[in-house]
Amino acid sequence: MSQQHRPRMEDRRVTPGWMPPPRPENTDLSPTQPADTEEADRDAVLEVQGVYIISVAARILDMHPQTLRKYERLGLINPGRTIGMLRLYSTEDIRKVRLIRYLSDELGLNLAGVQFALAAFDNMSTIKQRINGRLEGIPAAQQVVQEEMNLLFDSLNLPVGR
Amino acid sequence: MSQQHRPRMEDRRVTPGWMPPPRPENTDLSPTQPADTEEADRDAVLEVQGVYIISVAARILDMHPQTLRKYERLGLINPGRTIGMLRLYSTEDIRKVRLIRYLSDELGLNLAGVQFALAAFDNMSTIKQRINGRLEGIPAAQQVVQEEMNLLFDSLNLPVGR
DNA sequence: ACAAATTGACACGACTCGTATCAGACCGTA
DNA sequence: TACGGTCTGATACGAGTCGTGTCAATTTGT
Repeated sequence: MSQQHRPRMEDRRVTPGWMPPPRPENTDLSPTQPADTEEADRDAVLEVQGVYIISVAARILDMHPQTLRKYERLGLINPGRTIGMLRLYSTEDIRKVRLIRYLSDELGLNLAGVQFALAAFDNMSTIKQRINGRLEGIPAAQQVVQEEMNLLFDSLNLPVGR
Repeated sequence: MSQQHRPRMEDRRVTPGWMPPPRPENTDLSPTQPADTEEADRDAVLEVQGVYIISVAARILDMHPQTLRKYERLGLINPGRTIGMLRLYSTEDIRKVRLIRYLSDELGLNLAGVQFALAAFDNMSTIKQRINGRLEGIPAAQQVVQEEMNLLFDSLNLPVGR
């Protein structure tokens, strides 16, 4: 009966207005910084310690390069770039794509759902850390919150650590 | 390249094994009862104080009855029944359908995503209350957690209170 | 008794998503 | 400079999803 046209996934570009749940810039799910980002690219084919160009990343993931480009266009991933414009996928990017694939293939979410889920994870991580910070002087409370928040992450039965 | 068939939404029945995130029974998201919109429709048809049969519920929601039945078959809602088998939609059920419709129409989630999101809300509510219980003796910590968890709910920008 | 509900099946149009291909431009290396 | 790979942007396809609609046969509520 009521059948309106809502912003479907295919219509959403990264650029203009709407970005449903305002996800923080921090896009990776493990705030433990492994000191990555690209540095020396000394190699025949661009690929140094966990930084891959799209063809290599696609081969590693056994996915089509176009799929990776589509994910990026939709704002699901944000690989680095060379001084030119070649995409550079870090191991974190690879991991994130695997999470996306899990949400899509295993749980059956569409990409809008993936977007929502990723934002929820980020927000949960952020709040967990905020609470931890504000409970600095009360280690007993910190302990409780850590335990319960970990339960919360577990309840989403994801294939990710944390 | 890798294109397997995963349990898509249409294949999932409520009965057998899988139910991805084990959602608690508690299905409502806003325990604050705001004495909802619709009033008493003293009518010839079955309908007593906020309990409607499917045709009335469908009319209230401006949705097709088949859609409501499909939602139930997929485990998204769980309306009561008469001693016969007629579905009875409470105002809570109505509210939940509105949430489902928001997630679907406004955010673009498919029903698998809706299922995931509803489970996430429930788990967040549960953990919030568990933490609150375990922090019984530390009201300062309780306060912090309440504030931050409310922030977390807000971050999902839902049309529901809390 | 009768209207309206039930389940189950099937089908439709519009949309989604991964994949694929094309063109023309640019990048990285030899 | 030449050449292979990547870039952007567009278009297209098959298979799947989702809301809606209809049908038949049965059961429920007044």
